[in-house]
Amino acid sequence: MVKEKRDNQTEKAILEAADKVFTRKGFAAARMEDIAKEAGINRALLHYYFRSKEKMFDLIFDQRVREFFSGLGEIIGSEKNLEEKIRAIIEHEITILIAHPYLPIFVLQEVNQNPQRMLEHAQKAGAHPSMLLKKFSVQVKDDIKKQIIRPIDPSQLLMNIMSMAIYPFIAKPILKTILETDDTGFEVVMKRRKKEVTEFILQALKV
Amino acid sequence: MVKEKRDNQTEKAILEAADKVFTRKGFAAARMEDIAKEAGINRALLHYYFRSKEKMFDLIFDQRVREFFSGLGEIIGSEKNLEEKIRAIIEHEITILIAHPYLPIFVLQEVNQNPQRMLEHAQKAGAHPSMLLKKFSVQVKDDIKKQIIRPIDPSQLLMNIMSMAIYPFIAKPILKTILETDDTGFEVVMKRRKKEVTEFILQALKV
DNA sequence: TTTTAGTTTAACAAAATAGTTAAATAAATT
DNA sequence: AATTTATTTAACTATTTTGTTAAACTAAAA
Repeated sequence: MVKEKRDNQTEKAILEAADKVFTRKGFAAARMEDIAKEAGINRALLHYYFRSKEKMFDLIFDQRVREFFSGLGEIIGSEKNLEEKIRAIIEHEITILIAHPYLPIFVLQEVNQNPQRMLEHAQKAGAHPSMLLKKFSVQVKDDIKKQIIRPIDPSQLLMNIMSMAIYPFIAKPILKTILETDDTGFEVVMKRRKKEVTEFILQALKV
Repeated sequence: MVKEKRDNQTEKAILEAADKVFTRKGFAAARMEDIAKEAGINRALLHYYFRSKEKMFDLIFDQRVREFFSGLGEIIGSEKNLEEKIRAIIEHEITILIAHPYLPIFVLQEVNQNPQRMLEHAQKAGAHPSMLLKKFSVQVKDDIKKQIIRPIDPSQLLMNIMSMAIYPFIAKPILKTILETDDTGFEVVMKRRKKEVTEFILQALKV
């Protein structure tokens, strides 16, 4: 009650700054001083709002993990047919990653650092990651039997879809060099990529 | 002269330990104490052999970057036809990454941290990353004109190939959960993946 | 105007980490 | 056996970073 009297724009500014610094540098390389500077305040005020670096990081990390996996469960769980789902996943993933290019490298680096935390997070959210694949597999095998698509291992297909959507954002600095382009040029390539990858996958699945 | 008298097994042990710790934790989270423990020695001896953390890291990082890009240039520069090159790239990449699963997340995390260093490294090695794509593009466009493959943007194709080979190793902890498997099971899936991905790509390129 | 919450300043404490050094010890070389 | 080299121990310094605190100040709310 006491806290919400005035506007909470500073708290927002801090969280935004923490997000920026953590997602760009990762937990270990991120400095509280960086976050304070980014938020336009000082270190003392950081600790006034959030007790510790770990506390702040947990907040940010949970948000980012949710965002990283957002949508995927809904799409796979929906009533769409396989082609529609593939289109939706690619569209959804690349759209999110254009808006948050640092998301995958951040989440995956920290998950590699501490795989345990992932599991706890998934359990807490009541999500069973393996259910995703099971649901997807049923539909794929069904379509194979109906000869809508050629025979393929469903988990390999899912890996292919996610790989092509996500990897370019992880390799962004390398790709910018190879493609001889800048941030805006890279974004253009990624927008084109939605259609290119979708076509590529559907073509690869033809009987 | 003085140094090479005795065997240099300690130096090797240190470099191996440094490689393990740096590639698993990244520069910022790696501790000299961790490296010493891993090498079975103490911190003092680390500094006796290698002056500083930065010095050690530079040695390791340069090796790992070379390994990460190894082969790709030779394969693309070779006289193989496109299908053979695709087969060779997938085979080569996945084989390397099965042996060094931490390689991509390490290199890409550090490159994202400091893209400048990449450029310097490439220049020093006399490698022009964009030449890779140019060479590849010529061959792809040629095959499109000859109707050996369907029309496709060469850079998008190259991204697809690299994505599907590399990404699963970056997302390994997540995939282990989704696939409900352990390290050896994951390796089995990755071995199968060589053929799966190659077929997937060739199928996607059919006219 | 008085009070209260938000913020800054600046100094400090505590912990972690990198790096150094001298002395002792172990082990290999001559 | 004598010498050199490798290694450990342990204490220490320097630096970086996180976290705390008290006091002063600012600006909004009552």
